[in-house]
Amino acid sequence: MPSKTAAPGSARLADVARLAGVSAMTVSRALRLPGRVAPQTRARVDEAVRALGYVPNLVAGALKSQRSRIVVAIVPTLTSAIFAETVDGMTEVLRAQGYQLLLANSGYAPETEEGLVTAFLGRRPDGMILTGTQHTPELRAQLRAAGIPVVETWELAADPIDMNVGFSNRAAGRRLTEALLGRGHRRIVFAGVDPAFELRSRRRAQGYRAAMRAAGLAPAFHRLDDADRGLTMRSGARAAAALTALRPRIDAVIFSNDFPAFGALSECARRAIAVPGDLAIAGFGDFEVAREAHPALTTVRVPGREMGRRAAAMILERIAGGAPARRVDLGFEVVLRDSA
Amino acid sequence: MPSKTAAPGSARLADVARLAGVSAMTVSRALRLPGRVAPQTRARVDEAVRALGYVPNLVAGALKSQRSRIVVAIVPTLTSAIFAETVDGMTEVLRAQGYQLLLANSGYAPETEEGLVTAFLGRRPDGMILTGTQHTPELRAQLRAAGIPVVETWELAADPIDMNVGFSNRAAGRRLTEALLGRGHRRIVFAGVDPAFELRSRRRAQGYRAAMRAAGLAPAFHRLDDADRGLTMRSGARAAAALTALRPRIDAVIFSNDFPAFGALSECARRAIAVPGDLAIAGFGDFEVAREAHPALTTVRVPGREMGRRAAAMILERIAGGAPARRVDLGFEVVLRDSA
DNA sequence: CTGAAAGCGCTAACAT
DNA sequence: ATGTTAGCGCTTTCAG
Repeated sequence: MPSKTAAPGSARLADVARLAGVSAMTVSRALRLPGRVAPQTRARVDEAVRALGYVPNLVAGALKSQRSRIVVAIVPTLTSAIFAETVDGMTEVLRAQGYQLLLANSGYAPETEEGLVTAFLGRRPDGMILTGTQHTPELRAQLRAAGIPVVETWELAADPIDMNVGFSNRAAGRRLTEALLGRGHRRIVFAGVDPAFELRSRRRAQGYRAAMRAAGLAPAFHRLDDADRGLTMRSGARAAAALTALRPRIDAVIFSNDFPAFGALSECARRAIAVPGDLAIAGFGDFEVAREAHPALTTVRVPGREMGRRAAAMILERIAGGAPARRVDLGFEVVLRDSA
Repeated sequence: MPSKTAAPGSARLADVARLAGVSAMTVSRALRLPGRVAPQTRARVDEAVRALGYVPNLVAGALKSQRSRIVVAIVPTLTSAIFAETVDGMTEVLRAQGYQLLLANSGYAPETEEGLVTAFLGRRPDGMILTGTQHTPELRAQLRAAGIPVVETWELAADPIDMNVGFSNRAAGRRLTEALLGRGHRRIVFAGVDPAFELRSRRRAQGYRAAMRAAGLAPAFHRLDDADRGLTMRSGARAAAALTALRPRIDAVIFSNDFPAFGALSECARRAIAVPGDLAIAGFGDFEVAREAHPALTTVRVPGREMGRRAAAMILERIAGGAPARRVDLGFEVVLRDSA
């Protein structure tokens, strides 16, 4: 039961100015640059703001100043934990500077991504963060024309639109494969989705192939079903059902992601197939399920949160007039556990 | 290598109008209400738009029309899959109507949530979607003053700020407990975080207590460690380590969430404790890991995506002048599987 | 340290 | 079906 308050959320700068007995400009300054206003004035303004429940209209501010304090981020999916840490890292950095994140997911479709970029550009964001390097030419053109800082993440870009922070998926695939080879596995299969869909997964597959070739072994691929781009546990369980029948012609499977790898682990448990004794399994991502599964999953730890933080920081640095590195390689780490 | 294009992203409505030989207003109409413009005119406008690479400035449009086409959503966390489907459901509905979602996570802290609401209100969103019913009085006051449609989700609200779509966490806890009782378990423990932190989890615990009392049994609680509000698999594994030592004084554990429940499952596997033979385990949420774990988790399926869809639809309906139901109960479903 | 004037780019309202 | 006028609420100048 609020007492007689002012009209609902309707106070404007001028109203605050009137009540505080100063000009609108002084109120604006008191709010944004408190250092440039006399302490007494500031106090009067603050009180008027409180009395009126004034909430600055950022829309008007953005229009005039041509700075929206919005950064757009587009990730392939929100429903998988994969990019959640990255997004979290971004908000962490942006929020600290008064910026807000406008977020959307592309469903792994470059055309959808393009549509989102078009729609979001209308909000005149101060920066844009994309996932991967696989974008339509129209998107690249639009973004370059917009002239705002852009960061591509989760991959190393040969020809970045603007800036880039990521790691080498190819090297990660290679090093993980080498690690399995080092543990004595020889008949290793790589299980991923249709490479046409997912460039990052394909890069890992290429690394796998290179490692196998270097060891004088024949690479072999198994395609995960495409439901949710093969990122489901279910797809991994199905793959395991098919692949275990091929033993002993195969002795290890590298999945392009921890989630299908976990599904495979479960399927093996159901079939009483020993992991890694009968079949070794590795994943990618080092999500919590990889650590907590039994047996724990051998996988690759990826700098998810740090990529988000850095991407946001690079955008902010550019907005502030700086010249951050155009390309940052954050690396990865092969994590050997019990499953392979 | 783009050919001689216009200045970067700088075209305004007036430029398009000039090129198309019409007034700015006609361009505005051609873009937003194509039906109210002659087909020929529309074609000329479309061509001018393309030629100039014109992207409408939504900031200016929002300032003038007092409609931002932005809806704000605040969820407790992004890094857990729990709310991802809900967010996905929202974007699905909003995007279809040209609305965009401004998203943030509160980290389960009402004070953080309040700060976010304050910050976001400056964008003059057309609606706001919150998680839960546990908000600071200041937040409630601000939102009521703002006069925009608000939906609280994931719970049934006794006194909603405005609108509400959810399900009864209490009933869900009770029905799940009854199901375990029906399967012959008697010494059932409820494992959740400090109830002061998480109202939804507390409600489930209350339902559990009611079911136990009704069966003439003594309720017993185990507190999960508070890392990430006890939503981690790790916290469940630790709980299992402690609780298994108490057998046979306990024969089943209900976790407030599938993730700790899964962690407990893994811990039991490590200790060669049979589930459900030696200890039954149940979770909450019906996330993919519940279906794919071995043994598969008994849990409660919750209408995550549908809550998101409905919340968004209710906001849009109100914006359009309609009067949607103020309170929608979407129910839940106990899913009996192998773990309990 | 404070203020006055001007206008960001668009659309509501009212013509025609 | 199209055009004119005015102004959304703020901040960027430029003065004092």
